[in-house]
Amino acid sequence: MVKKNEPPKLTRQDWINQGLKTLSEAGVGAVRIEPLAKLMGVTKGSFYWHFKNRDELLAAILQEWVDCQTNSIIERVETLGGDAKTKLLYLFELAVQDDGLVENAIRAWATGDSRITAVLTDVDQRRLDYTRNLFLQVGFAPFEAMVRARMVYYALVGEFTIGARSNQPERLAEIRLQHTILTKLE
Amino acid sequence: MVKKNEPPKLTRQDWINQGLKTLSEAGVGAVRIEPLAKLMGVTKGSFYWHFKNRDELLAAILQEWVDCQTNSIIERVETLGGDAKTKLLYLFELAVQDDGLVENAIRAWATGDSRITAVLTDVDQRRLDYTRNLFLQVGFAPFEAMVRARMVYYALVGEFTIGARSNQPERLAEIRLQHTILTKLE
DNA sequence: TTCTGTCCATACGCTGCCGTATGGGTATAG
DNA sequence: CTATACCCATACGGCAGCGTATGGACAGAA
Repeated sequence: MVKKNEPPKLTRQDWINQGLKTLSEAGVGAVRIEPLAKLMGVTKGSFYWHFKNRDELLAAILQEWVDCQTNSIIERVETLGGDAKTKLLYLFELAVQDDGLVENAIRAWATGDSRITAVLTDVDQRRLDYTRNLFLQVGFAPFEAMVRARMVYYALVGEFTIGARSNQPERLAEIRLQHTILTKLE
Repeated sequence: MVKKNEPPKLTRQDWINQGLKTLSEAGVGAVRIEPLAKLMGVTKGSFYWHFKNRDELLAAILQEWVDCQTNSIIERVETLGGDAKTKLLYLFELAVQDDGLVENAIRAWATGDSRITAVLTDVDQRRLDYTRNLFLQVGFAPFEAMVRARMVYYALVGEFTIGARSNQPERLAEIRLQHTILTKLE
């Protein structure tokens, strides 16, 4: 009847996970200590054992996202190998599989917060550099490679922002057509 | 010494304008009555004369943005005339001139607010439909026209979201190269 | 058992903001 | 001059969430 399945010990990571979940569902404005505690079946006495204050939780949430999402896709593409054009296709297909909810919430969070903005700027720069280098290896001139890299990456971020997720088969067909259009040397 | 330049009468539109400004600079979380009143040199007694409550102000801000930004660019492109390919170029150049700060803040605002999300979905749909129709008139098949329309529009939204604004000449060169890439029929 | 460290509940004061009630000031019409 | 509408200041009650202080429950070690 009453839920007693919870092992009555919570860890710091549990708070971070709940924070990420709430962040992606309702934005950073909903990541508050007492509501989160209610969701987890404890009081804020638990929170202030694991964290100094709310800012420390928010910093931990951001750090968690950076650690888990920044270099993961690039590493997977590199370990797969192949030529640059193949890597680009695999990169597109991998990127399109994320729903982008957390990333979207973090970008929304960055509005008017220069600390978050700085982290995002760095992440964007690394992703763009990697994509641009692949277009360079395909054979495009520097300016062309940059424009093409921006087109796909900005389009992906835009799709995240808009949130217009179609079904996976159609998304795959779209991203492959994009790959065809953008990698054609002529 | 003391600032008496303010004409001591404030209008409802003044509150909306200050709300838009604060929204674009610090997000919707900063659009609060008493801080805004302090910025405008009055007390909240003024606010509650012009508005019923905070929600009415937020609704007015959103409505203002929809009224001024939704059909403006499309109308300007249409009044200019020309063939579809020319209209696309003019559309791109017009779209690229906005800094997107307000739009960006509104998209961030929509996280976890289905009412705002609904408004944005409608705006995105109308913009995409117009762009896709132009690609159709250029001569692309329906699926190709849709993918190309999404590429430019999502890329624009992504650029707004990322906030990586380069200088206007480089932006114009980029957008013209995008136009060349996307309108080539072969 | 007793002690110690871990994890959490409870209670408290504090702050920022919302919304209301009420009255004062100012301009314009009559 | 008086009246009325308009615009705003002041004061108040209320609430939600932050951070702190303190004690209790429980486990393992001694």
